[in-house]
Amino acid sequence: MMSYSIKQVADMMGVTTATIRYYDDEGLLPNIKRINGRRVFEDEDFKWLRVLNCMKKINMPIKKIREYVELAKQGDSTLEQRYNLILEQKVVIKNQIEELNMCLQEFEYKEWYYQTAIKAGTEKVVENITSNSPTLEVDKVPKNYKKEGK
Amino acid sequence: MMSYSIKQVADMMGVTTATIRYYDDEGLLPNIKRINGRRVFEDEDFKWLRVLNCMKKINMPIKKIREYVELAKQGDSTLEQRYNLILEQKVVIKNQIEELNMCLQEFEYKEWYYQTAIKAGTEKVVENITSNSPTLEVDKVPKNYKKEGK
DNA sequence: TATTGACTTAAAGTTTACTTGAACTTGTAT
DNA sequence: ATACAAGTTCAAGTAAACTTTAAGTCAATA
Repeated sequence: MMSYSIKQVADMMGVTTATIRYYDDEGLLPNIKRINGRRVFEDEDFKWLRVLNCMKKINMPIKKIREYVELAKQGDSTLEQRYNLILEQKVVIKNQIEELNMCLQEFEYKEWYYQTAIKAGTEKVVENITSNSPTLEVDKVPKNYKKEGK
Repeated sequence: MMSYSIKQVADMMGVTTATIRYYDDEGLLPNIKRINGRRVFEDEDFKWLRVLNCMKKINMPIKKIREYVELAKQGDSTLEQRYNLILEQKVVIKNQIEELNMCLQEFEYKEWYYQTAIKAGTEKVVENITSNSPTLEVDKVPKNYKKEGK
């Protein structure tokens, strides 16, 4: 069974050792083994690091992550609660992906906008085409826009 | 030409009026018209609100958003710079979507995990199946898992 | 044996993005 | 006329998530 130092784990997560210590102090990493007072991460711990990694990426607050960890520590009696928490978070992730896709569309419009403006030497010519509607719907690349080869 | 109060705009953005004022103070909303000292939002301003909305959603820091706004205020001489900024952000968005999809996979694995554990009444039976590998790669639902009807 | 480097804790500090509070102005409804 | 709702500024306050600092421990190497 392999074991890993806090530095190795921090590098895998793309954070500093101070951050890993902070997560541990906040109760997001249950039962990390110690040797001579130093944290030693083993295979088992990567289950938690993986979950933590995901939960961080979807911007779950520390507090909510800790709630999940606390439930898990209580064992089988909390299976349903954890299941429901996972289902809720799945919805959150899907919404986030949806929103990011909308933003990607807006930025693809902007890409076209600037390509067109740069060619013309000024944005004046493109501005008129841009949506002026008082909504927050994303702009779209005009349908007559042909992608250039490569 | 329609015009909108700060409250109406705040509602569209899903934030408070204080937040819109904050964005304005931070220079994220250039040239908002005033009538009797009050902000009046017109069609033109929705171009900026749309962009702001997107940039917030991809977690661009206020400072970076302001940089973009500042460039735009300088006119045609910054077209290239703005184009490049947009291209960079497109990469960021795509990476974020990619990461969220990985998290979604992890959570779908968790969904299966808890379904299986709840049926068995304990997670002991599922734990052995879970990946113990010392990586941060997401767990996957086993290939032999059959989705249940509906 | 002395130094170095990676670890430790605990407490204080920092950054970002708002949020709140106090005092004031303005347009509309009673 | 008076009150109220919605706006304004400016300054101070807050919450979350780290980050930094100081002081100390330990194992391995010069």
